[in-house]
Amino acid sequence: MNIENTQAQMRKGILEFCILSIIGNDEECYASEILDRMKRAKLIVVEGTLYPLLTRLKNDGYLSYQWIESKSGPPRKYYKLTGLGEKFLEELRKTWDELVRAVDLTTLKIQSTPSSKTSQIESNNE
Amino acid sequence: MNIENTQAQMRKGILEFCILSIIGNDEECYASEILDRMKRAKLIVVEGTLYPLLTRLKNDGYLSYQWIESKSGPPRKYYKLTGLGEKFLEELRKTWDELVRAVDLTTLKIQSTPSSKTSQIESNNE
DNA sequence: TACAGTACTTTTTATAGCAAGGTACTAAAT
DNA sequence: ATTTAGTACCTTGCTATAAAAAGTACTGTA
Repeated sequence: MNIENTQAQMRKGILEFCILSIIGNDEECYASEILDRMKRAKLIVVEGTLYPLLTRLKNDGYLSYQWIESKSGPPRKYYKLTGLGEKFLEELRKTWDELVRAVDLTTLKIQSTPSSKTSQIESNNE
Repeated sequence: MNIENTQAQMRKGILEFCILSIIGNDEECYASEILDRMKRAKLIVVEGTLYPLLTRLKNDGYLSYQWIESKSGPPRKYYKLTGLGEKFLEELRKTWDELVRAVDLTTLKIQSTPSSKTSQIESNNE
């Protein structure tokens, strides 16, 4: 029973959404901040996942960035949402809400069934 | 702005969970029924996705099946949860609930950190 | 015997996240 | 002046998974 893998699979699809949300909330932030927030929300993400994703979102026009120097280390890339990014995030919110509803539908016991159940002839093998 | 792809990504991770839920609710059902239920819940799935997934879940010991003849076509493989499958499904439920909470955390403007940490003095020094 | 409908199967392809290793800059210690 | 530690960003190769598409097989009907 490897629950870890399935957990990871569930997490995968929503990373983009969460990352855009975090950037949207913070107005402007850099990768390590995002990693930190994700960890606090119990969404494990590693650098090798985040950096390519940020680059892709920037290339797709959802994010822009500027370099800002730090007092205590190398300069940081501060990302923020573009106009397109805001619209995209809005769509993702809808998608997420729909997904939660869909899962509820399949998860709930009470599910209006089609009446056409065939007569079950017990024919076992295997 | 290709929202479709991101929607698909979000869907991916929860398919296993939804399919196990459906089988758990119905006690016993076959692939086409599952496809039907998924579609009704607005979770698009195609045969090429479902059949290999069912086979994998069976090989992992979460599902068992029996052939049952149909009056109107070829015999059907009726799947049901094994004992291990029930436990696994229970774990997935927890995982899903945690995920929903995690997404809420990253999505909400107010990023309240878990209350278990008492003194929440804003001391994010860098 | 041919055809339509249902059900299950397999192969190939594309994508995304992850692990691991690498580069570069700053500040403090030696 | 050089080394070390810490921070931040980047890249390559691997693996798992869903989707597309084509295929097999069984049943009843025309």
